[in-house]
Amino acid sequence: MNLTMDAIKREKREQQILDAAAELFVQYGYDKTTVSDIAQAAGVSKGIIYLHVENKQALFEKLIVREMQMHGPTWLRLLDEDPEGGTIAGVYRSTLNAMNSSPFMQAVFKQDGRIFGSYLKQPDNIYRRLDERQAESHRTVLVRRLQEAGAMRSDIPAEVLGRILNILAYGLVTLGDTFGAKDAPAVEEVIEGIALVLDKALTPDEGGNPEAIKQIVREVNEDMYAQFAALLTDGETDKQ
Amino acid sequence: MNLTMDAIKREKREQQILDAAAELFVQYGYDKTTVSDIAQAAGVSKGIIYLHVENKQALFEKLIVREMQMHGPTWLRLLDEDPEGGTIAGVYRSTLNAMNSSPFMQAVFKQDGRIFGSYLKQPDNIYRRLDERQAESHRTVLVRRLQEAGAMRSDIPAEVLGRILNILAYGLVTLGDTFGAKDAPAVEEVIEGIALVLDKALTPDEGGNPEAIKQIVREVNEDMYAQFAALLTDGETDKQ
DNA sequence: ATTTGACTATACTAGTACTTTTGGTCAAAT
DNA sequence: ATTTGACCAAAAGTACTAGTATAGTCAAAT
Repeated sequence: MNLTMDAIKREKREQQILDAAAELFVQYGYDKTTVSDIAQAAGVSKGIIYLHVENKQALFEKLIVREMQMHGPTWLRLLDEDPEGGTIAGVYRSTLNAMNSSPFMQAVFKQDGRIFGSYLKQPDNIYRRLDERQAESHRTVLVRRLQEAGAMRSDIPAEVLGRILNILAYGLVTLGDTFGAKDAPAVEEVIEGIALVLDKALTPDEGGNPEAIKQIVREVNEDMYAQFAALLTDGETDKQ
Repeated sequence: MNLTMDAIKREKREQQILDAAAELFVQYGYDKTTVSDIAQAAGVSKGIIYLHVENKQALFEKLIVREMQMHGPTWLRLLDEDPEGGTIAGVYRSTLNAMNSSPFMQAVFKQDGRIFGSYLKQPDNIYRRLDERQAESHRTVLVRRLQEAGAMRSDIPAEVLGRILNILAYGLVTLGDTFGAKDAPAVEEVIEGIALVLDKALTPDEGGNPEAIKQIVREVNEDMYAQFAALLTDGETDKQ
């Protein structure tokens, strides 16, 4: 009884720490955010942080994994709220919106150098570990599953379509700061445009299959969640 | 008579210099490529270079403009060679292939930090000057023209479509080094995929209009050419 | 008239010594 | 049992110097 209460309290505090860290990392970047800063912002002492994670890098990775795992549920929620949920348009509108839903989430997806600082230079950073672990990008898997279910045109190879979708997702969050900021429309408009384009381009001639699509998205989501979870446990990021 | 001969010779030598410079810049980057290196590779003395351009920066910009201007003709040539030249697929296949046709051209489009070195940090670099000059991206202009001619679906605003096309072009040359290199298909395949997707998504229901499309591409091309030319003349990059 | 390449002022790089910051620990307080 | 925050080693930053490389010039050669 008391033991579970403690576990709940501990979990709550961990989230506090991660929340504080997320805000500071977004504002100041990995290098300029000190562990003391995070402790202070979270309202705990520095020692506490080291009861939760082994070191600063592990804290950062835990945050990345949390955000990646949060992406799945956010995606599903947006998909359910979307009246066109079971269409290709609905699927992509919701992923892209999910990806765009928090500054740190965006940083995670675009691996923003300003925020990731020197972390990405480390040879064993989490993205490389993820890359080794997964044979294919999640988007490629999703595309293949949809093609197999007859819910997406299949005259273009899944790897190619997967890559195009990656380019669109990546470009959406990246291109902004890079160039052509002048006549740039709002992200929401661009997301809507991408959804329309993909819907028209990828829905098979026979028409869609709303329930099959939703089901596949749910399954792919679960796979993603499991992969990220595995990344944490075998990376030995957790303490105690 | 002799005067024009000299002009021709001079032009030929300038191209030699630019060719040598392009190769070296791609290999070593802006900062590590010395003017002496370029002179040696071009088979002329250093002094000669300063008869053609005012300084190293001007040489680099002349090269950028040359590559940007070369993009137009390459695009048109590929468009003519493409059996589906007058379709949306043909248009994008050819631009993307043109963009992908030389390492320096790619660097120009993606503003590769490795190659551009400290140049991009200069507050009056050519991209910012171009940005001030042009009200809209060229792709947005092309889209609007095509929409007006009824050769492209027009229920998505031209600025939004323009941006999506920019994202695709940018991501195509950029994403490669960034991540997910594992199951990445060949660029040519991705280009083909993008062409198919856009063709299906953007061709209006009434069907295309091959001749109108080709004509519009030619016109937009001319505008681009003129803009880059203006960039050189008013930038006073040329000598004598 | 052209072309060259030695020359120079300047900017960059490398090395060094010194100062400050910060990740991580742990004895002491609660 | 928890939690703290002063403390320390190690790393990052700063300031300065000396040495090197290079953009750009121009007197001399062709």
